[in-house]
Amino acid sequence: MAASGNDLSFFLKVHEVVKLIPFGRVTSYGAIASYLGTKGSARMVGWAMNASHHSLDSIPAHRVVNRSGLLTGKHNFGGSEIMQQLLESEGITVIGDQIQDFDFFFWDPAKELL
DNA sequence: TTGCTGACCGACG
DNA sequence: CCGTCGGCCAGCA
Repeated sequence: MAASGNDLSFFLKVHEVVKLIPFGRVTSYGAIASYLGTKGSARMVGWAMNASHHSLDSIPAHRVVNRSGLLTGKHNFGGSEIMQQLLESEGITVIGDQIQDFDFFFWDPAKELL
């Protein structure tokens, strides 16, 4: 109890992890879900991203993509190519909504955060 | 209160 | 290789 103080709701947990994503890195919904211990509920991670707009904090949702490195949520980001431009702004190459060298830019919370 | 939808993932044929 | 289906949980009409 209280040791880690993770009484946060699923949404907040996702927000915390996403905010921990370093600059120029990306992760996947399933990776976050697995890190939270709710593997299989990757949908909820994406749903939490939708709620990120409701959050007062700035959630770098553009660093979260699907397992294929595809910008599935770009339309929900509030624009058409905003998400892609943000990723390219961080040094990530995106072609056709697909991140190049996704394996190189991939950031796994379960491994990086231990 | 019930039911549908959703920024996904993995398995099966 | 590609198409299809089920599962997961939470918000909303």
